[in-house]
Amino acid sequence: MLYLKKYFTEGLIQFTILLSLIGVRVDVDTYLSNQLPPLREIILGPSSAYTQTQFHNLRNTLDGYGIHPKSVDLDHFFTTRRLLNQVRQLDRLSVPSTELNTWLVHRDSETVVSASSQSSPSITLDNGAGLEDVDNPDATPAMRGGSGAPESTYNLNAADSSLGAVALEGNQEQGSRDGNDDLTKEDIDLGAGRVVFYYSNRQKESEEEKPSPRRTKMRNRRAGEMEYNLQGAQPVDGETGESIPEQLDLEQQWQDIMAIMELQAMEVNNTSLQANSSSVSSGTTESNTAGNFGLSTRSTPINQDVSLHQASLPSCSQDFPQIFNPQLDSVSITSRPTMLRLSSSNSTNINSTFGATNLTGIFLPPHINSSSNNITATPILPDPFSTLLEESMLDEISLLDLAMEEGFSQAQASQLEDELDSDSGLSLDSSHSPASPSSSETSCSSAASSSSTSATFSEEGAVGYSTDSEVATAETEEGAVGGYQPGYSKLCRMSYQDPSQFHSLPQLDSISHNHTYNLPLSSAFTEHPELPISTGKKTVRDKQSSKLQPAQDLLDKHSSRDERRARAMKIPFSNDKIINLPVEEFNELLAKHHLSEAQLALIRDIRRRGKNKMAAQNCRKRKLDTIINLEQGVQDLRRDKARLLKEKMEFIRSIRQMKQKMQSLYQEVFTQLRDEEGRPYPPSEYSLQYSADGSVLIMPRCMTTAEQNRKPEKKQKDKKK
DNA sequence: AAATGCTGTCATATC
DNA sequence: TAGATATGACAGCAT
Repeated sequence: MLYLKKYFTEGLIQFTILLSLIGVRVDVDTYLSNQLPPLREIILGPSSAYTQTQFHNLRNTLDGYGIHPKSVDLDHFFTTRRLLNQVRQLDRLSVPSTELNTWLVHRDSETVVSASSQSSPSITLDNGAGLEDVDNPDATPAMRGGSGAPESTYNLNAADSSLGAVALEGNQEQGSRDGNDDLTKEDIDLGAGRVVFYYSNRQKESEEEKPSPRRTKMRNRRAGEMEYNLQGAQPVDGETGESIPEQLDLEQQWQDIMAIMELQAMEVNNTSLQANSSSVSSGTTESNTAGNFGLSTRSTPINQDVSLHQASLPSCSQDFPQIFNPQLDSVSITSRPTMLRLSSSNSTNINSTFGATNLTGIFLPPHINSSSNNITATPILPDPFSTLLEESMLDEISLLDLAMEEGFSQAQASQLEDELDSDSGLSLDSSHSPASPSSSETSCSSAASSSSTSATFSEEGAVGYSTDSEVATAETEEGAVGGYQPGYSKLCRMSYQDPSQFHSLPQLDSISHNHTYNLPLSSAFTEHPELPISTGKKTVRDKQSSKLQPAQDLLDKHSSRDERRARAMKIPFSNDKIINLPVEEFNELLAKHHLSEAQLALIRDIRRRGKNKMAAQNCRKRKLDTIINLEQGVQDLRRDKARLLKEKMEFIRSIRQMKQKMQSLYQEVFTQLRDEEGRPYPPSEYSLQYSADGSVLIMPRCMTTAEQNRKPEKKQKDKKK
């Protein structure tokens, strides 16, 4: 029953996301308020979403529902929680977290969307049509209706022609192109998810061979998308103009992702504007990046979000004029910016987009009479918002970076594991950190302060060595280390290393591995048998041993094997000395005593093992340090990568601005040019060519080189159609 | 009972 | 060359 409830809950959430994506508000409050208060709080709670997850509390919460922290149910819970968090994050300028949602929607839209569209005729998918109503009165009802179906959503029709210069360059053989560009917001968003998915999916495929049902789903989904593209008579991906599965070098992926970022940021821009202006969101910003999610806090279970109809009406951003391609018609200009943006983003290759040749292609002379298009009527966002948008994009890029490099679910799982481990063996408890008293250290000090116990063991230990006069001599010589100094004990020495090393690595605080050297503890126990040792396994033995046991048994139980061997062989000095004395002093010590061959062999073994033990501890600590340093290095590199990406975005933006200026100049110059008879040059037959020396020539298009000329010519033909 | 982590030990390589 | 150190591998124990 619990399983059913959880599955139903997750299904409900996914369904909510689906409905939200298509513009139908679904309020899960009525369900969650009674069924799953914590989930409701996760969704609607004002405080928990932006605070660090307290997994202890979460665990308590989970316990309330009978989910053991290590139960597989936890995965379901976190999956649910992740989905809900993603929904929550939709009200801010967030991009990548919606990628997966996009896929979910895309996968299920065939069934859900159609059902929802019946009950809600003005849902999001109608958005594009609604925009066409405004911007393109000629849009046919069929188109509008088509835009409400996913097939039509993916049927780009001739929208590919609007993919921009680069896309066109990559698809010279594209056929008819008309001005009916009804590529909707959903198109772009879904495409975004698609590209990202390709990346992560491939990465995961390389990581694990075993196909999962989810991956199979993804593959099927992807196949379905390509079908949609084929419906649009597109041999390539209809949204990027690229054959994504075939060329995914990393650089191209980044360009694609950046393009997606810009696209989605633009969507955020639009929807945020709408949310701010329409003031229908009742406190919950309904802007999102994946196509107008609207998880309302209203009590109405399902609302028809009429505002979404207008969501993209002010479809512009600051960058919009920059990316406006004059070669495009003014028809359906509202739905175009995304495509234009895409095309512009695809042209992130500076060499290809800023070269003289491409300038003629990109800045193909526009139809002058279409200059009075909607751009003039669209408001331009102020810079601060754009800046904010870019910052958000940068953040999301960083997140996406992580997601791409590690896989989203994997990273999330590791994060959860880390947080769940906070009270596990690898505890964050500072008392377990090397920089603070460890368990052995604490027990050591407590033992040293336990006078009664100490006295008892001291006496017993003295008995152990009393049979050998040399032992007595040796113990006397040791003097201060004879175990009668309550204030000082070599037992309490944690390590032969400088403990400050631990302080230099704060990350070690989170590691409870005790790689300090308690060897002196055990080895010196021969020397200080009066002090109990209660570290690790010995503690258990302590518990198991009865207080009535003979002291010698206790001594043996507290001793290491070498200590017991040494005692059995009547080695006249401590293992501590055997191990830690410099080789010269060690040899002197051996020479001072008359030892049998067996004793000498044992002593050498004890020394070897003791040193190796310390070496092993050092080695393990170094290993940990190396891992920690590597992690830090990875973090630094990721930070650098994000910074470089931001710089790259700025460069692209700058290039875009320059391209716009160039376009304006091109238009200005070209429209003023007259032939010998005073007639203007037809843009379809002439173009301006830039020579290397900076001069500008007007040339017939047929005279330009085939490579340079074909593209604009094609475009021109397309435009004529 | 299996999984996992920690620790000690051995073998071996290197310094 | 001997001794010290480093490290992978393994086993035993505890959780």
